[in-house]
Amino acid sequence: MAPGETRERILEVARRLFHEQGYHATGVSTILREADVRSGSLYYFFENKEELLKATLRWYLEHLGPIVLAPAEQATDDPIGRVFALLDWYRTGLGRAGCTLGCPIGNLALELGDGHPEVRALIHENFQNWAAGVERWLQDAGDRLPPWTDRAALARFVLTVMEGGIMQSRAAGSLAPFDDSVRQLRAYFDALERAAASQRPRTEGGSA
Amino acid sequence: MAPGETRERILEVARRLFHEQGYHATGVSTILREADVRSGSLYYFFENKEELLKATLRWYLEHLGPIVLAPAEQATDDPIGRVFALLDWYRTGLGRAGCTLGCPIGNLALELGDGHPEVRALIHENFQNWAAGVERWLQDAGDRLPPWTDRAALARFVLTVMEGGIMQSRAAGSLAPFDDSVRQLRAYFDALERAAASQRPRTEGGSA
DNA sequence: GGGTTTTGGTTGAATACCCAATCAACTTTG
DNA sequence: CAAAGTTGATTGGGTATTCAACCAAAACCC
Repeated sequence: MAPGETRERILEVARRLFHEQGYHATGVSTILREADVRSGSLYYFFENKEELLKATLRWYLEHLGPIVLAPAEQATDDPIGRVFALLDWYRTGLGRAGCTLGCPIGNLALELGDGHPEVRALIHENFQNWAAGVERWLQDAGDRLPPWTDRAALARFVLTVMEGGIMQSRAAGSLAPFDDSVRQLRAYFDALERAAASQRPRTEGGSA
Repeated sequence: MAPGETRERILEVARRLFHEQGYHATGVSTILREADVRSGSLYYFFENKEELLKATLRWYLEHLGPIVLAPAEQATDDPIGRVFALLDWYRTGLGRAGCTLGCPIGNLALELGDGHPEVRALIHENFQNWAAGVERWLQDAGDRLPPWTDRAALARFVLTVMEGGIMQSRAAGSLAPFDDSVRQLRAYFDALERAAASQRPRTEGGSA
């Protein structure tokens, strides 16, 4: 048996179940059954259920780049296009499950209110890194955005729109609310780009 | 004992606990203790825990107008101002509890993924009514918004921003992300108003 | 190389608690 | 007297977690 193979399997199943059903609704026994592992093994690798949860959040942290950001970056070179490629990536995932799943981090963020400070901290870190990735793209956009634009705040806003849109789509059981939200965000970006263009000294071409 | 007094008390406590701790994390026994009621009484009024949850969601549905929308309406006559008064109302609630609570409907929306279709439907209804309230204000804004504006979609976007902002503020333990999100939304509205103004036939005054 | 110990991992029955829900008896109200 | 509401002990099943025993393979030693 490959080293860490069992631990990996537990982590993978836990991740899936926490995502599908939530933390409290997922019993340890279910994780054991689906991972085909006995309880002793699980508690050999993880102190308790909450540690297991934290391990999944650390996993998300590590895989944010390769799994989430990378596809958007290889989808297009256009920095602002990447923002919307990312949103489209989430849209695909949302649609694939019939609008039942959503964002695993966001779900946990609202299920585990307080009382789990370390979990909250990890969720926060996940959000921070996500937004930092988007912020980098917004920096790359250079003067396509107005110079006074707070790119960190705008990146967080993209996350806001994504999470809020997903929430409504899940409630509605339809992609429409998510699509609507993204469309509004697009309009906002268009307005920003237009404002930036009108401010820019037109070195060439100019408008249209 | 006033008629329905016990039922009301149960409902009130359940509402509070579901909001503070979530649905699964709230035990029926806790509700009983805090409401000072014995189990038989609870199950006399409510078939089971899920029915109790649905009753709280129906309560939110009924009290959306008086508790949520009314304060914003009496805060200002300005229709767009009302949108941001509403957001500020949520901000106050969010800050009061040190960014731990958030929106009770939103929390449930993400905790109860699927598997509770009737609950999901009630959550959806809550969102619909909320957005319908905001949409009415946006209608009242008349030509301050561009004529092509989809006011229903824009109202849903306001909800998107609110829920997404709350989520991040809870994760961060700070009002800053919420404030940032609202500021971006404000900028979007400003852009829309500016676009509407430049389209409008200037019957008087004009700019400045 | 043969034997022994150590290490890293696995087993699964057992534990003690907590959960939502029941119901027959009881009390209060009209 | 009936209807509405309340009681609380009880049920049966689920919960996370523990632990002593077990196992396989590597490491060590003579």
